[in-house]
Amino acid sequence: MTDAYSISELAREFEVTPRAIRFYEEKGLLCPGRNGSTRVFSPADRVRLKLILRGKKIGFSLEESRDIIEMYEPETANTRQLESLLRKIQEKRIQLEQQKKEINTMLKDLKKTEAVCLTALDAQ
Amino acid sequence: MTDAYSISELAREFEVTPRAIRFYEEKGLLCPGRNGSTRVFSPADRVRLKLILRGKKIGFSLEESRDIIEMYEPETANTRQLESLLRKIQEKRIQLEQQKKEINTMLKDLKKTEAVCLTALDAQ
DNA sequence: GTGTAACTTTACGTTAACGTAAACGTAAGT
DNA sequence: ACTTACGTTTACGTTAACGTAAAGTTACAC
Repeated sequence: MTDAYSISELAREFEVTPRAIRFYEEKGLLCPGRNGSTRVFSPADRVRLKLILRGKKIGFSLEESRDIIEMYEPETANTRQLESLLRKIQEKRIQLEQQKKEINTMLKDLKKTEAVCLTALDAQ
Repeated sequence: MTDAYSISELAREFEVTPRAIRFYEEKGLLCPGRNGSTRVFSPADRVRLKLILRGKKIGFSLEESRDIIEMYEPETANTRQLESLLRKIQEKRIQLEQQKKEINTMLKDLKKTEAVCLTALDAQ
C-alpha cells in the first residue's frame, strides 16, 4: 500500500481544521479516496493541500489556488489545452512578480521606519 | 492651499469604488478632512490609501494594513512605544520574507510545468 | 456493554469586505 | 426650472471561507 493519511493527520500537520479540509473538497480542490465513508488522503492529495495553503499565505483565493493546482497536472492535455496553460502560467508569473515588488517596497519602507525609530530612541 | 483630492478622484486613480474608500474610513483606516459634509483627502490620505491597497495585493487584511499604516507614523512616540514598534516591524519583516519564499517556490514550480508543457508540445 | 475517540453528513451561524439601492443635498450647465 | 453630476447617509444584500452545533456510525479500550 502506498502511504495514506487521515483527515486529522493532515489537519495537525498543516495546522488547519478538518472542517477546512472538508470544505476544500466540497469546493472541488481535493478529491480524496474513500474507505467506506471515511476519507483517505494520498500523498498527491497532501501536495494539493500544501498548494492550497501556500496560495492562502500569499493572498490567493481558493479559486486562484484551484488554477495553480490545475497547472500542476498537464496530464492528458492536447495542443490547445497546453497552449492555454502556457498563457495562464505567464499571467500568474507576472502577478507573482508584481507581488514580490510590492513586498520589497514594504520591506524598504519598514527599514526606513526602523531607522527613524532607532534615531528617535538614540535621542532620548 | 495644499493639494487635495475628492473621493472620486482617488477612486479613479486607484481603480476602487468610492464605497470602498468610505468603508476604509468607516473602519478607521482613513480620516479625511471635510468641507461641509464632503470628504477632502490630503496627500497623506492618498498615501494611506495606497498602503491599504498595496497590502490587499499581497493578501493583507484591512487590520494588517492598519498595523502597517501605524508603522508609518512614529510621530509622538515615547520610548516604550518605539520599542514595541520595533518589535512589530521585525515581525512583519519575517512575515514578508516568508511570503517572498512562498512566491519564489511557486515561480519555480511554474517554470517546471512550463518546461513540461513545452516538451509535450514539441512531441506533437 | 459502555465509554470515548475519530469519523461522517446536514445545516445554520459568522466575519470581512465591500455591493447596491434608496432617499436626499448641492452646484453647475442649458 | 430642469437635468446632470457629484456628494452624502442609512440600511439591507452578497460572497468567501470557514465555525459550530446536532445527530449519527464505526472501532477500539476497558
